[in-house]
Amino acid sequence: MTEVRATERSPRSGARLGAESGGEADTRTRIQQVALELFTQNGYEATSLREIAEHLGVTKAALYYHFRTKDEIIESLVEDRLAKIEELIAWAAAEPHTLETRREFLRRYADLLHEQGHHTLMRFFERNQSSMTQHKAGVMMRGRMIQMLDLLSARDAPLPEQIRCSLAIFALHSTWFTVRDPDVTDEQRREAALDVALGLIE
Amino acid sequence: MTEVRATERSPRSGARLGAESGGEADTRTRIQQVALELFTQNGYEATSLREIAEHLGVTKAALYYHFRTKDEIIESLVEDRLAKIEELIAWAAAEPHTLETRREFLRRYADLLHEQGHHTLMRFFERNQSSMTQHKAGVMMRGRMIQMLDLLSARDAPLPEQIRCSLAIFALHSTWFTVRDPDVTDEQRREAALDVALGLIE
DNA sequence: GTCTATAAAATGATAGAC
DNA sequence: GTCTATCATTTTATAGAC
Repeated sequence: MTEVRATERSPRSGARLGAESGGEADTRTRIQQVALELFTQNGYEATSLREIAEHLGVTKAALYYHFRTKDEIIESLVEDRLAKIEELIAWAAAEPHTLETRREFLRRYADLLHEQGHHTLMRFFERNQSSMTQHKAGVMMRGRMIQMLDLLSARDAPLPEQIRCSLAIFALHSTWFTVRDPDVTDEQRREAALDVALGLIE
Repeated sequence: MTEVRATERSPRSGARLGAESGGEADTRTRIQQVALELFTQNGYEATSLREIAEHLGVTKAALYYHFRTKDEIIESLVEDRLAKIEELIAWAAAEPHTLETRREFLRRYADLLHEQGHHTLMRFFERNQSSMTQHKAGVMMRGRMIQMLDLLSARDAPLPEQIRCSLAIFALHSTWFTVRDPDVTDEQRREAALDVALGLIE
């Protein structure tokens, strides 16, 4: 039973619409975008709220109107995405545990990753794993990743198989330093990564 | 041509012996060990020198006797390891560009990783990629990783092949969240990872 | 080689005006 | 919804005694 904050004094409510309306983003959404970009580029802890505010052309205080803490920026980004992942996990858990289910699971996860900014969010987590162990959002996300891994390979499966399954997920997330050719489109990378991932779970 | 500091006033010299003598480590080495552990666990930026000092039972000032800056701790860890990698790259570059060379390259890199703490160092880099883009050591290491990737696959190779080669290297580094079973030994993991990596470069 | 003490700057966060 | 001003804390780093 979680406490309900009835005395909310700002737009900081639980679930939010985000940037799905295609037009110019509101401040809250712009904060999320800029913050995620800077966090991914330079590191979560290394990026100060001052920096974020400067990039947006506002003051720190303005950020604090939209988010109570620095953590909450990440948490807000994770919230809805986490729900989507949980949905996908629930789907797979209810299906028969066949190879075809695992394949379809990867396909759906690949789709999920390319909705809105989920791909960039996972990239952020990959690049900030150490920081994220100390933050709720990171612990939550890691928990889901392990659940996903459990769906792909049993805990007593041969070690190489387990590694291949980890890599399958990682392949989808990562542009790691795969990105030597800057002309490759997101769509091409997505397709290639899914191809590799599917090959890894055979 | 790099500047030579002739007026060195402390043990901060270029190349050092490190922990290769099996006995109890000197302070400098203990700082390196503890720092790397905390950096990997909690994040580079999130780990303060105060924390490191406390874990060692000394004061911050003592750290500054051994390392001029926080950066220098990482740099000192990277120095000799970087040389080893460069050596390996030079070897591979001189060999004929065959599949067997690439295989042997991975085997040798896997060996390298399990000398001393190289494995833990790469784990640190994997988990702190974002922070490290802002630090010299990180930029250097990333450069070497890209060189390694160039040895494994041409820049105009099909995208899936490129991805598989990235994953091959990553598989060796990573215990990612592969580590669901805590009873698996390092040696087992190493062998399994090499197995997977070799399969990926076919 | 390690300590005490402290400087100088930056950071996350808040109060209150507009 | 954004601003100015400010606080409390922490951080990296240094000076100088022992």
